[in-house]
Amino acid sequence: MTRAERSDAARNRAAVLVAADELFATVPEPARLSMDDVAAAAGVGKGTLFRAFGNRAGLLQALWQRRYEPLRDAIESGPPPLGPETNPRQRIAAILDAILVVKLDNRHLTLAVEERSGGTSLYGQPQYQLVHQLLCDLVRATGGGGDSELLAHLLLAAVRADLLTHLASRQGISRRRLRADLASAVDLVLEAADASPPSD
Amino acid sequence: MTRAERSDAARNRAAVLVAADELFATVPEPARLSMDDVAAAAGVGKGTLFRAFGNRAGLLQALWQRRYEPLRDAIESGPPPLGPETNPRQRIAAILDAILVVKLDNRHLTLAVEERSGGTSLYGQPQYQLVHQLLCDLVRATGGGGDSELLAHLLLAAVRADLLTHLASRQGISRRRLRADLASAVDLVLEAADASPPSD
DNA sequence: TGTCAACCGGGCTGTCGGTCCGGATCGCAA
DNA sequence: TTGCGATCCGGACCGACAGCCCGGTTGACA
Repeated sequence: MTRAERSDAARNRAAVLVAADELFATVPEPARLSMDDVAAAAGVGKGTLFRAFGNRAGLLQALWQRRYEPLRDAIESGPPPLGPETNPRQRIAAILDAILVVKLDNRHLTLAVEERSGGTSLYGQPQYQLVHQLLCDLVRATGGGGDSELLAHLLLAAVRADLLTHLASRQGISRRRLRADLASAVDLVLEAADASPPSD
Repeated sequence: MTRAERSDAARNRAAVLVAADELFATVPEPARLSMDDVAAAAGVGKGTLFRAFGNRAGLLQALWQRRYEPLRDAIESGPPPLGPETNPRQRIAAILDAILVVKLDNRHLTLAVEERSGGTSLYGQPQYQLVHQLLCDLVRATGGGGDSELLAHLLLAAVRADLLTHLASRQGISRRRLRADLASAVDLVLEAADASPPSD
């Protein structure tokens, strides 16, 4: 039986989340942020840190979840243009744009989350599989041709953290320009899918 | 002044390349392949290994270069459909298809090469930037709308090692199916770009 | 064959993710 | 308030791994 979490454990967990958030926002190279650093910044022992989150990936997931949850809720049950009432074409565009913005706002964190390490891959994360499934359905609903699964992967590949970071930080492309270009690219893909119905 | 490489150094370098190639082909989890393993398999000391390739990334680059070179040559100066005489649309499709095949054939290696570690990113590699530049030009030559830079990134994102590995190894999608789906997706994107000329 | 620079090997170091366990703390009950 | 057991804390500890170092060796050339 799982007992209720003790109050000091909850307090420490919260402290870690706050401190880690702060660290990821300020540190220049997220890959070099060690668990010891996080523990020290949170004023907590390493044992506590690992008991609360299991491992590094667990901590990153927890941090990312906090950032992503509002967007997920808006997509699942919010008002247009993210919510389910929007027509598929516009909804896809709105979702990808929102993801772009969130990832840009949390560049370091998303970079670390999507980093492939050990046996984990971006494509194995439940978060990814959920949004991919949704995009699949939406793409199919636009009635276009092509394989909807691969198309959905393609659309999501456009907002991968390392690509965004390269374009924004390394190449200095502005957020406005990025959003506009993404929107036009998405539109282009969907327009084509729309214009070429299944061949049979 | 850089002196000529001594013969034993050249021999050892070759031995390492052979042994590492073999290891990457057989080992199940490429991320867990340590430099010590490579050195041991090549029958060479660790010092030799690091002197020859600088660091892990250098070794991976050298391995990947050997695999990628034939394709690069075929693209730069070979016969159609990869060579420069082909029309842009078909050439883009041919290039992406060839990349897909090479990456699938060297799954573990490409996975390790594209792995983000330290300050390196796929998008910072000269190999990537070269093929991206070429695709940019080709996309622009098709005369379609949209930002050619982002479009080229999108096309290349379709053949990223982790995505291919997920589709092929994790989901069990056949190579034939993968190639067909990629071809249709590429065609779809380019068709749309073709059909919607620049807005001004 | 002698000489010396280049090279070899593998032991060593620093770092980091993750574990362990003696001691402190919390929650509850009387 | 006090007693008690389960839960939690903290930081020392471990194993793995990238990369460095240096005494001994070997190839190149006269």
